[in-house]
Amino acid sequence: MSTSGKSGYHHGDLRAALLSTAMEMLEGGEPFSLRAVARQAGVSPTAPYRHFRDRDALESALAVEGFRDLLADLGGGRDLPASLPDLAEFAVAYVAFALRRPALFRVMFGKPCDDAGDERVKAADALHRLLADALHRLFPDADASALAVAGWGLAHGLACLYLDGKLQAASGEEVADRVRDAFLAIASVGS
Amino acid sequence: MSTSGKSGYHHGDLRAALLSTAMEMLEGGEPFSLRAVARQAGVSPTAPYRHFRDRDALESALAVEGFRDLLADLGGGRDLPASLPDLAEFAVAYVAFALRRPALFRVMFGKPCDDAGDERVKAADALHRLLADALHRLFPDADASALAVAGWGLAHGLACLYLDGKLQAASGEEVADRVRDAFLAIASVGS
DNA sequence: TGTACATCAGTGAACGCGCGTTCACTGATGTAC
DNA sequence: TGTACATCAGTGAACGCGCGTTCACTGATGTAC
Repeated sequence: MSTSGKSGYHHGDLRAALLSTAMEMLEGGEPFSLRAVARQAGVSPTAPYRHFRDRDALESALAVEGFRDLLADLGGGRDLPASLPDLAEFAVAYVAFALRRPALFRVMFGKPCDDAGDERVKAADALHRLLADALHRLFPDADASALAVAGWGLAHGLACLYLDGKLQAASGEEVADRVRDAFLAIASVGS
Repeated sequence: MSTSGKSGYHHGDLRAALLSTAMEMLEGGEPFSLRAVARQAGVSPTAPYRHFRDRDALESALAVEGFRDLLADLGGGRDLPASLPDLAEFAVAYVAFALRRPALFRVMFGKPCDDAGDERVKAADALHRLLADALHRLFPDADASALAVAGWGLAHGLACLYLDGKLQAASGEEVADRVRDAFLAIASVGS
């Protein structure tokens, strides 16, 4: 695992290994726990405490990675959205992320992260800012902040409803279509 | 608890008592478990099994009550929405419900209810239908189904984001204002 | 009206489980002289 | 270059916890004759 491949007692980079193991487990739908992650990483149940203060610290680190990935999905290859349809694709990508990595999505959003200094909070704010910027460019005259909240809310709500089975669709493509339709339908109501 | 006030061994209406106890605990922010509910209801840990197949059955019954209450909040005193601002009030009420009864809201929505025959699913569908009807009345020409999905998604997303602390507000009124603003902002984008 | 009996709705002890966390420890590593 | 020693990063046993669920049981209730 480490660059030098140290064997045995000293791991090399256990912190990173724990994170990636945990991420794989999350992806694989396995329940998340400190002990399980340690077990899977082939290390004693207490070893993670060298690198994470407690269970929540590990979870928080995973969430931060998740936010980074989500931001990359949204902003990555894409230009900033220049039209309403572009914006709808944002929402589609957001929902697709949630459905592709459901357990991670729940870790990112599923509970209040009350800790104000938490990195999670900053990561979530970065997401909010990206949206606000995009919307401000698109609609310079409108209340960009209210729009950003609305756009985020819409994408997030659809993600949750599909994730929790309250809305159902046969395939990923159908989800994408429905999200697009919803986005465009609501935006054309005022006209 | 029962109508006849039978004392001791036979409870009278333990099922209802368990449900209302559980609901109070949920409201009080106490963690939810079969054992804890039984304890709180003053009954042995195994008594609930006379009335609920397992833990999930109790949880499902709570969710159904929650959906009933939410529907009442939305449809109750109110006429069916006759305008866009009316619709925004729907969303405001939805989010207010989530913030007023967060633990219940999580029970209702927090996990996939895969069981197709589940009453929860029906209850959630009733909600969806109410929305679709309202939107169809308001915008007979538009794609009412897509609009209903969008409206639900928006309200639900804002509820989740506030609930999980990803969006923050100082007071319930501020939340209401922001929800209203978001709703109206996104609906005026197309014009 | 009284009695035998079936059914219902509880009890309480026990099971095995996995969890987060603590503690004292020890093997491996790196550094100062 | 070798050695003493401090520090770091693991181990492994143990703690107490609450959970969901099972089991055999028993007290209370209602019904048929």
